[in-house]
Amino acid sequence: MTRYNPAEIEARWQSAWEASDVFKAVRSADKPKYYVLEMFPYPSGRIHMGHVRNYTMGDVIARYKLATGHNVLHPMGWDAFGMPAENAAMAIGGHPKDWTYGNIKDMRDQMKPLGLSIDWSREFATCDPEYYGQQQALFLDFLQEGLVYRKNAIVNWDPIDMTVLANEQVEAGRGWRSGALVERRELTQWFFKISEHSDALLDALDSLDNWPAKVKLMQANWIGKSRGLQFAFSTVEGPEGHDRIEVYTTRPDTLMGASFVGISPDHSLAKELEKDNPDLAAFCAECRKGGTTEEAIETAEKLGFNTGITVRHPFDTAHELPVYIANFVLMDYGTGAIFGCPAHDERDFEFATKYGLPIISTYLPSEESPEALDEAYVPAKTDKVFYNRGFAGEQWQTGHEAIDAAIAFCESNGVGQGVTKFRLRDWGLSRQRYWGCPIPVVHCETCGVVPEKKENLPIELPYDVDFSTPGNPLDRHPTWRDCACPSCGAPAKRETDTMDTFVDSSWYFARFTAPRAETPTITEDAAYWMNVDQYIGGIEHAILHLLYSRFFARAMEMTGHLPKSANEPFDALFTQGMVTHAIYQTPKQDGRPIYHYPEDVDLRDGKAFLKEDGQEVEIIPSAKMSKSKNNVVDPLNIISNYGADTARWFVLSDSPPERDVEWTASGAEASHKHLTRVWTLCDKIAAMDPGAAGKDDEALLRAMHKTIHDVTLGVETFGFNAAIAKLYAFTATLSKSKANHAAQRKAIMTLAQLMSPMTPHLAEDIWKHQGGEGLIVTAPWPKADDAMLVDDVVTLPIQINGKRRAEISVPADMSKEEVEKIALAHEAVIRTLDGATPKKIIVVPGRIVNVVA
RNA sequence: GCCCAAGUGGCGGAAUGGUAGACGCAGGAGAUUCAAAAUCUCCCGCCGCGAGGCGUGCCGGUUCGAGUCCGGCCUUGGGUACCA
Repeated sequence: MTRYNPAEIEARWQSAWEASDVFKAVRSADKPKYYVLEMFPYPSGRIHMGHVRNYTMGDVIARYKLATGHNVLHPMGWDAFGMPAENAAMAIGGHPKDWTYGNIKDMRDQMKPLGLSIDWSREFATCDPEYYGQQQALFLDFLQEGLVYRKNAIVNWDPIDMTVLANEQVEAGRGWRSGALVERRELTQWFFKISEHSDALLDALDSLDNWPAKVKLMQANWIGKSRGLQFAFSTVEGPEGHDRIEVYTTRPDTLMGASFVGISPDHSLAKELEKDNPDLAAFCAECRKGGTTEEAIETAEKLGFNTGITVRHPFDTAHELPVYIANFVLMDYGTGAIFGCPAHDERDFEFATKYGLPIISTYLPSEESPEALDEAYVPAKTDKVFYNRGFAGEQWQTGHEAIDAAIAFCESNGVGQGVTKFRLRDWGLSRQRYWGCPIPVVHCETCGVVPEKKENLPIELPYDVDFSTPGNPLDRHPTWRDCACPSCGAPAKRETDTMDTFVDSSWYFARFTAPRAETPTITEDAAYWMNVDQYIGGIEHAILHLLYSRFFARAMEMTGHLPKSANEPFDALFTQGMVTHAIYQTPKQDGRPIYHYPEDVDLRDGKAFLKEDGQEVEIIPSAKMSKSKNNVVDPLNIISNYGADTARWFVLSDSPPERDVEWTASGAEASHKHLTRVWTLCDKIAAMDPGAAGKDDEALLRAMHKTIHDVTLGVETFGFNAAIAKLYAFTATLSKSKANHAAQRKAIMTLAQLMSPMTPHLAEDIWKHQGGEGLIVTAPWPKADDAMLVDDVVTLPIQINGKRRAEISVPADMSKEEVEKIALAHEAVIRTLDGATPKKIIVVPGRIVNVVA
């Protein structure tokens, strides 16, 4: 009897796989291709259980597809640009490049022991000049295609550090380092014209049959197609050039209830009025304080400033409405001006109540007059009839019908026109930071903004930069900016902004198809490998990353870098949950908790105590693993204690993959025990007498075929936890089986195959131990025999009025009438019916009988 | 604020609209052992002696039948355009 020694067998099989090059993806016409990709990691320095879970899921799919005869591409790379590298450089010194490449090496070393079926020959990092140089080439092609332009946009400005802040660096409206109140400031920035593709990106969602419905819905809402009315209010005594205020509304049916007009503090009229009204200017300045996020703007207290200007209602010129500057009106959406109808909009209601504006109802819940409204009455339900009074006596039901009727009415009366608008804004890609892909353009005094020549790419980041003061080191670099104008040759200055890191991750999946190419992609490779057949990653990327990638695929198609068939790059998407872990904390004097590491805590009877002094510790369950909370479980410890197969098995077994999983030490222990049990079982079967007679051989094989069926289905539908439950059950069946050696050997080898995507090392070892041919990784996936899946006799529960009262065993093919007769004759049924005649009997063959009394 | 999810025993969870709690953890009882570890067997939603009743976040609805479908809430999580 040997001992299960994961350290030894895992190293051995990883070498065997490497030696045989089984995971190297080579184009070939003789097999269907399958491209499986997990969202590539940011090289933070340590892998965590979330990575293990994400890559193990992808690995299960990759290995399963390999076993079902596919030519599999399963690559890995690094999303390597971004703020943390610069933050580390500022906090602990060193250089972002060294920090990043050091982290990549560390993480690769931590990842390799997991035994993932990755083609490491295709690995790259987005901070490799070979990668970002090709990204610069893409940028130039997009520029030429008219997909990129410059305009002003608002950023968070820290007035003390004199630097642009990311939203993450703004805490409660203040800069995270300086503590200064953040201001909004306009900068000229580069934009991708993603909004021109709004309709296409929205419509194509329908074709993504293998994407989660929730992700498609979130994207659709984000793109936000709306039909509304755009029209102008005429001002009564507006300043010169402001005799009209353009307004866009999605609720033109409530126009008769308008009681004020709100304009953004950044609206041209507000800016005009600011010039000679100090109070108004002060109000606008106040509105411009705080972060730029939609969340910050929408949750801020609603504030208004009466400009004193009024406008005429388009259908009642005697009715004058006040114009307010309102902090909740976004300049980026619509026209930067709205009309407020407090009776039918919660936010307008709040505003009107605060500033004493009239509340005019246009809809009634019935034909009777309404009492005074004390909250906004929003007639949202289309199944009820509401009446709109106004519009010269026209009455409409609510919903789209009323909106369409209102637009038609306004158009025919010369008040504006119906327009379609999108919420989606263009993608601002300029970042005033060092550790990103330089934007390959040059600023020339005579020629203006000039694209860099392709032969000068890559425009590499300089290494000699200084992080001792805040701001973009490229701006301060003594020589890097100096260059010759690509157009006239005169001395010119480089653009010092770098690209948003979302650009890097918007095409890496295409680059994996030809990672060393001298062009962004190679036609034949992209045509062969694209699309990604299965993409796997966190739900937190449901909108931005996935939408940007979809846009990029289209832009790459327009510029000849991807085939038309790849303009939706991800055929199937799976979004997995996070790995969580309990937080152990004790209170500190100042109220802030002290966080304790799991290894410093003893668990007894569901309570936790400090090992050091026995003090009881508060347990906060299921928190996202976070370094600052000391609740990160290092996968390396698990691997060194139990082996990679145990870590893989556990992250797949306990929770459904789309949900968060809580890491528990006891769960990992249990996984390891189970794998040991399978190992021992293999040994036991190998030692059996091949000539001895067995008992119930057929029953074992039936159970085996059911397991093949269930596990295959589980793997194909991401039901890994359910598949593993079936494997537990089959292992128990096999270990109790008295079947002969041939049947048991068949069963353990099939079990190994079914386990091989999850625990590949153990599976290889069992395969070899039982005399399997070649590597299990390339052995064809077992096939369930349909004839072995059907039972002859089924157990049917009998319900009376939906409550289970009895059960009967009947042949599977028994007729409904027979089943009904047997059910009614059942002693428990007769007793419960107590002489009453059943009104109805429902027999669902193979499922249930329900007697309605 | 807005958009999208999730909520089932002590815990993680299972369940094509058809026996709620598969499988695992923890717990309990027993076997083995000089003893322990390891291993194996059995029990294990709540109330009730029992018959039985109650149970899938809360309230209501559809259905012969609802964890599952519909409406309204509550709580937690994700996103909210410069975290990745």
